[in-house]
Amino acid sequence: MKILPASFYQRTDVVAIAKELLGKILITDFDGLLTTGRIVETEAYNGVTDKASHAFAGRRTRRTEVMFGSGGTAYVYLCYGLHHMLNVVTNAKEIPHAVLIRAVEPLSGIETMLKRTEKKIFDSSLAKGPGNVGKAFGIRVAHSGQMLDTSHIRIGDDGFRLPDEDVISTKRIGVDYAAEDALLPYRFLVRGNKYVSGNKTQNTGS
DNA sequence: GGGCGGATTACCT
DNA sequence: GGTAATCCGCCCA
Repeated sequence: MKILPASFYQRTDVVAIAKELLGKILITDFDGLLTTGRIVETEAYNGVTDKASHAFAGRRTRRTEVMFGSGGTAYVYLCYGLHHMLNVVTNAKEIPHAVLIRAVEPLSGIETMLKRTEKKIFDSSLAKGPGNVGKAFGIRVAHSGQMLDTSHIRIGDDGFRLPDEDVISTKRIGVDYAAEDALLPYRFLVRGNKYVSGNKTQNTGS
């Protein structure tokens, strides 16, 4: 497993990075508990010109400060007071681009994820949706600002290559307040993957 | 200092 | 389809 270097994140095209993150491996190892999974859904947030971004028009607060740091750090924020959402900061210092990790296909550490999410059985909902990704992987706002190549949160490349025709782009979820920017095709997902969000069917039995 | 709402989710009818 | 859970940031005073 090759861990993605900071240079992967410090490129200028956040939309391309969001697409390239599909198929990569999210790894956390908090308290000696290793959890890994394949990223199957992402969204790009294009900084100060993107009405859907927390950093739109240069809005800079303690919460969003890490987005203004160098690419390759984790930006974690609390949504609705209870969901810890994992983002990857991209581009150079002072350019607040980010990619939201919206869904992950669990690979290892399933038992740990079940404990963290208080679920009884492993089904496609385990790390489906950004709130569940944070919960299953044990990510909290306290981890915001950590480097992704050296900390307890990392993203790796196991050599898997997702064919281009298996990548679908759509408009982003839950950003209707962003007017015309809500229509931008900045959400990327793996075609036919059951761990992708926006699909209410879960465990259909057999 | 007060009020409002969100890059969500799960469970209700 | 509707709404509770739950808290921080932001806006306005």
